[in-house]
Amino acid sequence: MDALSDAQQKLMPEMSELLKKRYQILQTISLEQPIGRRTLCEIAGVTEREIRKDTDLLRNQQLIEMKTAGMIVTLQGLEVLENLKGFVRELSGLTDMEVELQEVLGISKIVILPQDSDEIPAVKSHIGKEAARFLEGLFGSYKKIAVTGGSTMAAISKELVGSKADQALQFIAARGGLGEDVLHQANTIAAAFAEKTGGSFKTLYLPDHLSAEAFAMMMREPVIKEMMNLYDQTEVIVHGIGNAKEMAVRRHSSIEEVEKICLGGAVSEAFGYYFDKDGEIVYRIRTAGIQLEQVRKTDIVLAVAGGASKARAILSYSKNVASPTVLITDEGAARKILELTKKLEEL
Amino acid sequence: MDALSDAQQKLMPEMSELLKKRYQILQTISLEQPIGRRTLCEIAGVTEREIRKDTDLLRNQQLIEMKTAGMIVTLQGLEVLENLKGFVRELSGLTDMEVELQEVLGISKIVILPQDSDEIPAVKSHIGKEAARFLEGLFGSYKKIAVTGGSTMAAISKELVGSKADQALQFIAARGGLGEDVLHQANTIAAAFAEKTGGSFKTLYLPDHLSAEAFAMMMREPVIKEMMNLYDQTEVIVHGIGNAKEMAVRRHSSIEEVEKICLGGAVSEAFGYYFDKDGEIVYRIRTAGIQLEQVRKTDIVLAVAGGASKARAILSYSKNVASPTVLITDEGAARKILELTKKLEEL
DNA sequence: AGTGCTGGGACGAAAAATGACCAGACAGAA
DNA sequence: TTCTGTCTGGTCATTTTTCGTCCCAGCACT
Repeated sequence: MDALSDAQQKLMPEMSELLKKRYQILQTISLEQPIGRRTLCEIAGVTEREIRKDTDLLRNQQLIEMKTAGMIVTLQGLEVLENLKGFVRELSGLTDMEVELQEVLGISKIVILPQDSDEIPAVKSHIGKEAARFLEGLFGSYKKIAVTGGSTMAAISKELVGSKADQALQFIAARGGLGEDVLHQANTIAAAFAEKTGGSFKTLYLPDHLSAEAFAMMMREPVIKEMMNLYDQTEVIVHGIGNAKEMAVRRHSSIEEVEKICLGGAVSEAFGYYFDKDGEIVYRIRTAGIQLEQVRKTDIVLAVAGGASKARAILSYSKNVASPTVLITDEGAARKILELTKKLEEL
Repeated sequence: MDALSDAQQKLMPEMSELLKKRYQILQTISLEQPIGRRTLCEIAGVTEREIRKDTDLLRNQQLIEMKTAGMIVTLQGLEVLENLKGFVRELSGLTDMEVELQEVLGISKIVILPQDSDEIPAVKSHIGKEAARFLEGLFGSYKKIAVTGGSTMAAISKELVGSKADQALQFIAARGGLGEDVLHQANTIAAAFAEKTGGSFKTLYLPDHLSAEAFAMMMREPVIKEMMNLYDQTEVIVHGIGNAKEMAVRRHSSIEEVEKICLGGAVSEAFGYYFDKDGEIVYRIRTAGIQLEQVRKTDIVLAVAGGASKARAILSYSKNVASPTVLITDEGAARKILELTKKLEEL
């Protein structure tokens, strides 16, 4: 923070919150445009009148335009958004927090986005956008990218922008169905990524909960073997992080599974593995998919997860042997993680 | 203005006025400290409650302290003031206006201070402070400095700070009494300058309105001759600019004088000379003092005058043959000057 | 043609800003 | 010493602004 901004804040402490609020609104519009007031209110979690005051102002400033279809940001608005990006991060103290988190989690690169996706759904889009931008930056050097499922991954795919199609890109579904909704399955996500970027994709269709024999047999199938081969060549893996119990429930796991997971003290889940608070593997779903050892060997492990409710899971997962190299999260999760570690230190 | 500040203003247009207001208050406190709320209100020309809201905030921000004797600025406050100085100027568009004025008036260096000293008396102190700082910067290279009288000059002397006494400095009263109040006479001002800076001073005591014979005789006196000699060696002259009619009245000029001045179309006055709108000499008081030719030869002519009411005078004076090299004025005067010249162009 | 959005308008209620006043405290003068 | 003036901090009715909540006409997509 430079001396000027610092002095500005001394003289106008109310500026900080105001700027952050308006920035958020503008950013949300830019992400969801065209969008109406009501929808915007729901997303931002504030009343209509409050939003209206700010959108009226933004319109007067010619940062957004009101069309019959909804509000859209102008070129000027985009420019403002771009110019203020770093400043808002500084204001929220996110830059400082990133450094702190890097030490706590032992992850070399961390990006924290403002606010909490638990409270404000739109933040999920912001996270997705940031992850998408980061990924796009990798496309030049890396072509074989494994992706998992989940709503977070879906958010990323939405924000990918196919500025220049790259046929060499290959998106590999890191797991089979894993019992998720079709829209959030790794297969669907891989397809979405490929469509947005002009690349190709490889899917893995395998039912969950196979018997040991059936599983062993499937693993000998050529298509499956080919996938396993691809996993070995994976350069980048992008994945979400889940809360162990939530995931177990969502996947309709059997009673024995849930018991194993719970009794084992599982906290986090990623690509079918369940980890306890120390990052030790508690359980893994018996289905084909990328192996932890393969993850370990990939150049870049991009973990994406936000919301205070994911804090424990992130903390747990970041301790596992295949600790991610990059983490994109939000303020809510970051604050909670730091709070948790501080409490731990006090004990 | 950098992109960041620009974007900030787009997003928070109300910030601009707010910042300027608080900056002004803080600056005024710093100049008049210790100062009470009531006094501050009078100076700033706003109601007590309004001031109070801001001073409460400034106190909470620890930029000022409330003592029983009044409010004083803290070290942090001074720092903020310093850091925000340039920004406030930018905000007020003063930087742009300075460039414009430089072209219009043909003066190489112009400094415009915020607000209008006609409306807010404290602005006179700001002008004085700026002039004092500028002068102090010259003390290293220039030692022989001529000063005139007037309230503006008095304001400068108040703001001079004797950080390091310099015995080599010599302040020369540019004129005799010229019928002003004692406190605002050139002699008094020269003494005040000398006292503040640790230098010496030379006064010129000569009654005004001498007959032609008496004047000629006086000019042959050694003390007077010595002064005339000093004027030849003057390196810097600091002076105010007056409105011709006001000055004529204030000096209790004779009826013939006033007639000459008025009929001649005099607009401005400086060191006893009266100039018309084109900068031509209309009349000069017959008393010893620095001559226009001598002013012309000085290295630096620092003219100081503020307030919209002085606009015409400044415009007139800046056209004379000994046009100043530096002008320190305020926003009120600057705006009025530009407005006047624009009207002139339209005709 | 219908339906579900959109922005804009309106209006009472609530909150904040404002203006005006007073009490107690301290500083400096007499 | 006392006295006087100015300072801050507090209070409170009044006004102004803001807020929450509806409703409406119109466009877009189906």
